[in-house]
Amino acid sequence: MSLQESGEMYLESILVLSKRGPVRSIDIVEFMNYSKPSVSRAVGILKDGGYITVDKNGFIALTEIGLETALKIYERHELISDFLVMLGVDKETATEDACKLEHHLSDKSFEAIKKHIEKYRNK
Amino acid sequence: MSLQESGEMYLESILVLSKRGPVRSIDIVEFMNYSKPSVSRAVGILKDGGYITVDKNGFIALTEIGLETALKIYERHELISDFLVMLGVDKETATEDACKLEHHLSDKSFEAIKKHIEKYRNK
DNA sequence: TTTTGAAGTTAGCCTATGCTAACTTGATTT
DNA sequence: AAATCAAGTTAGCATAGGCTAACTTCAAAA
Repeated sequence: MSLQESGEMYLESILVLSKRGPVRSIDIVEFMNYSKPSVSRAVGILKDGGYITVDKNGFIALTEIGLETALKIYERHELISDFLVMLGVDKETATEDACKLEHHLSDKSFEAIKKHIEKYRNK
Repeated sequence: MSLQESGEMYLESILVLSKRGPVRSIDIVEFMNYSKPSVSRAVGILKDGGYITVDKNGFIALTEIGLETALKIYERHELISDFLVMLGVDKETATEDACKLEHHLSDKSFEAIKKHIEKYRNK
């Protein structure tokens, strides 16, 4: 099972939320501003796909592969957002763009931009 | 009527094809590797949306707004692709990434990257 | 104990966008 | 004239992923 963009968004949200405390479906509902049924279905899909676990009390945890995926997207988000801000784009626009772009950047391009930022910073 | 990503792809394809010669639905079918019904429907939607015209012989032309949209996406494609190649990404990956990213770049970020490339080139 | 309220699920609607199968239409070929 | 062929359309299937309405469940409050 390979994840769609929306699946990646859910995992990333779960990652962010889990830094604050325990995560339940209702937290995702509030964070993503989606309806309960939408989140309920997505959580089921992610659970079936092995990306998260849900305990008997409804608490959600990322599995190894889920965390890996979430981190990958999160890193891309940060990289793109930082890069755009570095180029003078306002924080809000940079974040908005990063939210979309993060799902479409190959590993190769990600690494290339990372190196570029480092070089550019020390210049 | 605001265009989805797929609509933008169709317009971009029509732009590219129209540089070679007259464009009919069947040309889009071959270029995009989509089925005839998919293209037929998309062409209808773009026509209804005022992005293209289709004459009685089936020849397709971009309207002013259609051309504008197509050019916008095309420019983004070129910019992103060039930028990634500049950073050492291979042409194929750069093109693939650009095809996805081009739909999600705000005007602000586009301009910022453009300026950055110019500065970086003359350095 | 009964009621209420929060969390989650089920059923099913809607849109976008790919597809195949099968049809129409008009031109070309035999 | 009849057959063929290419282009396009129609009908309808499938998936993804939003949504609302309405239900279940269980714990806490009254």
